[in-house]
Amino acid sequence: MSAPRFKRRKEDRPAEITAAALAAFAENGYAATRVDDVARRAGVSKGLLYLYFATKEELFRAVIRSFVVPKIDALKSDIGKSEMSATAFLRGPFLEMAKSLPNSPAKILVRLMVAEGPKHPDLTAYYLENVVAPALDALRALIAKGVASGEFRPSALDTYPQLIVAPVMFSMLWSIVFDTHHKLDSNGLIESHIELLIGAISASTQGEKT
Amino acid sequence: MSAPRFKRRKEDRPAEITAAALAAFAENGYAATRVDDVARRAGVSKGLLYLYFATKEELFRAVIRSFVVPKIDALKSDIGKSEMSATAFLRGPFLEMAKSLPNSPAKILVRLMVAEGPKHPDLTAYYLENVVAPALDALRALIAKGVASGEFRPSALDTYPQLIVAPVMFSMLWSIVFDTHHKLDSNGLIESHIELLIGAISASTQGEKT
Amino acid sequence: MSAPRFKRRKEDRPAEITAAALAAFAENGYAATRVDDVARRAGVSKGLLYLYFATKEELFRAVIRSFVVPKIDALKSDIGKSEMSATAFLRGPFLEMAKSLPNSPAKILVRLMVAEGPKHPDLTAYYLENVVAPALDALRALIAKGVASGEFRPSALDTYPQLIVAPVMFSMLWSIVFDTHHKLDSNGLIESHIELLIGAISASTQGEKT
Amino acid sequence: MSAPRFKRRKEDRPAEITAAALAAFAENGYAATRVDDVARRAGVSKGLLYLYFATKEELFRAVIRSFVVPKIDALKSDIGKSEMSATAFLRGPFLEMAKSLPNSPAKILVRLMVAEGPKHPDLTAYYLENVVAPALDALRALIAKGVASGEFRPSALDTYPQLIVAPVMFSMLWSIVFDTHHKLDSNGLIESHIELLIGAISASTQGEKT
DNA sequence: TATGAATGAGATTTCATTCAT
DNA sequence: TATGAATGAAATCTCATTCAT
Repeated sequence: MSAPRFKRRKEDRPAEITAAALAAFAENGYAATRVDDVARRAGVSKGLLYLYFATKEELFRAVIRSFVVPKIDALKSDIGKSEMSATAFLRGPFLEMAKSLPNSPAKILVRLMVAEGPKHPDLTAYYLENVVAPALDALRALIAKGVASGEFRPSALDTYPQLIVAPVMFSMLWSIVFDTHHKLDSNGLIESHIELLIGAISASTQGEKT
Repeated sequence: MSAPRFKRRKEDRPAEITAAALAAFAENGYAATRVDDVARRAGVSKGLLYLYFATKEELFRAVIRSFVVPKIDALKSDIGKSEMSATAFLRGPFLEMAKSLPNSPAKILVRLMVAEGPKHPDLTAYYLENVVAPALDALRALIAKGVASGEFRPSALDTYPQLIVAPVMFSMLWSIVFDTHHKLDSNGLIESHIELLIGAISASTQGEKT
Repeated sequence: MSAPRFKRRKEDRPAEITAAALAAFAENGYAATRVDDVARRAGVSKGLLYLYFATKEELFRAVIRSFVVPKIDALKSDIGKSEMSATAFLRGPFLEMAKSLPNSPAKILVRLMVAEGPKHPDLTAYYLENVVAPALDALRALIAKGVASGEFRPSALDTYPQLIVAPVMFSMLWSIVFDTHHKLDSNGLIESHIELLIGAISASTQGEKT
Repeated sequence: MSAPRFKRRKEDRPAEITAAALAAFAENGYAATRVDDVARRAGVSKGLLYLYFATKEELFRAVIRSFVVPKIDALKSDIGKSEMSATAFLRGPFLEMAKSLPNSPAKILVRLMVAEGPKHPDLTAYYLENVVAPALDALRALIAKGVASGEFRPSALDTYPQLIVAPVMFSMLWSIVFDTHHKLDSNGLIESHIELLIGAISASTQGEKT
């Protein structure tokens, strides 16, 4: 009767639960995670969890969706608005973001998408449309801007902006699978990659005709 | 005259079973694959499967191990023996192999390792030691050879040979997750990447001093 | 109005389940009893049973333990406090208890311990320490009391109090194995035994110097 | 081709198999023993075992039956023919046999009969008729002989010859269940018991009117 | 809302038994 | 006879989901 009323009544229960689920999925993967475990982590009863998420799969989808943050849009418009040269942007804001990814929750999402994605085509579609494609578009725009400004020569990066972020994905994979045995210097890897790319497409150098 | 209830008696039943398991894992992932299903695919009873593999996990390990073929060693010695220049090797045998990977069983292995690897540190260790590390060593040797011969300038590739194969991994990931919606031209991607890299480190060009 | 699918909610479900298990074990022995069967007897689903007892073996242990009632302590102190002569105690309370054993659940326990005990050294140790040893101590004390009071002559019963209860165990064995074919008059057997023993060690007779 | 022909063709295969089965049952009990295991111990293939014993249960019966040795008949006629006094016989041949039992295969049989007997009424009937009843008859005859000769007073042993052997059974039980923790001096126990009984029924003493 | 005891379908695993060789 | 690979029925155990409270 005298227990504090406030502080118990959380209105963001769903968020707490998806956060707990993300943590659980991160440790054991989707299939090996028990709903019981998620509920316990969230400090909530199983029944309540099912009040918010009708099935385990629904919970999974919520977790995935909750991390489709609109950062991409921000990045996109950043590129457009930015006063920086394309090269400076790559070396600055982009590099910073790229380096932060391998140790962010994105790593968990990657693992989840690789493991469970094929069973959830709608989720992967959603992801492709709302995260991956916009991001690639933004990168393509960045490259185009560099070409337009005379910084870059035309190159395959226009067709394959994926090449810019491939090492970021690689770092995440490595971290997921091999970190226990041998950590990779993902910062060094990613920086080196960006420099190599810039070196390859800078207008000031005579690179190959890719 | 009727179909024999007890089928053939083979010496390579284990191989048949791991092959069936790989196929099943490819379709559903490890956790969602029923042992029943693997047995059915292999044309074998559940009981027989358990005669060869004591647990489902044991079967998983056998699948993983059975695909750690000594191809890597072959590649390694190829590089050493090859009369080709490093550049020619990259554009020839290496590129061919790199392009073949995204559609090979390797893709399935990647999915399995990402999803289940964290639960099997010994398997990932085995993999790192017997596949990944040797492959990276071979690449490093190739780059070194190119530098020694004057083809390449010293570059970050010496420290991060992973950069050479990152797009290959990227292609596999993309294929696993997004192929249903949008196929990636992995051949073009990988070729472009190799050319970009060659352009970046060729001694004949004045790129940055990464 | 229809029978509720989810039945009552009790606090002593474990006790209900161990009781059901004891009954099932009594009929079929441990190994031949299906967990399913125990659940059905307890009016409970298999799943619930596993909620309380993690494995069938755990259930077995719980059954065994649940019957290690502290009756022995009661008996022990009874002997100490009793105003009766040792002879009267043997012919009275002790005989009554001894005669009741062959038709009590103890019989089932004996069967279980004989069949499964060797695989559960910790359980047998527990049993020896908490049931058998105390009981033998109590008997030894009783005999000693009789000797001290001049009722009994010193005899082998001091060293081997087991001799007092051997026919009780024998009755249980007979009952387990042969009751279907030929019931043994265990009451007569046990009474006769006690009288023979008393006759053999009474100070008023000149028996052998065992 | 040159392998020795002889010494491989055993005509007493069944006996070898039942012996192996007894050993296996002794270690794990009937239910927990795998037919595979018995075959391996017997140095024989599973198929061959099934050629001799149609089912595992059949094998069990064979094991039980194979140990119904006709020793009892020997004992019986021994008693009849013996020139010894009943007392001397009890202290001599009988005691020797009684002491040998707790460490003989009989112990295994007891365990098997207690665990599996209730499921095999025909086996227990067979046992009762061919082993237990004759043995009790022999004991009864021995006691009667002692009474007739004036050695013993009439006593309950005439009605309950089981009392003579109860401690033997007790020793076996103890050995099965508790030997790991605390060995019982079964020789001392049994000797003491016989002496107590003789003391109780000897005509030369004034025991109670049992 | 909130709980957690209870369910039941289904997955893994075991093993007596069969049969092609 | 003799083998042991192969079967399949059945047992143990798991866990997403439900529902009385």
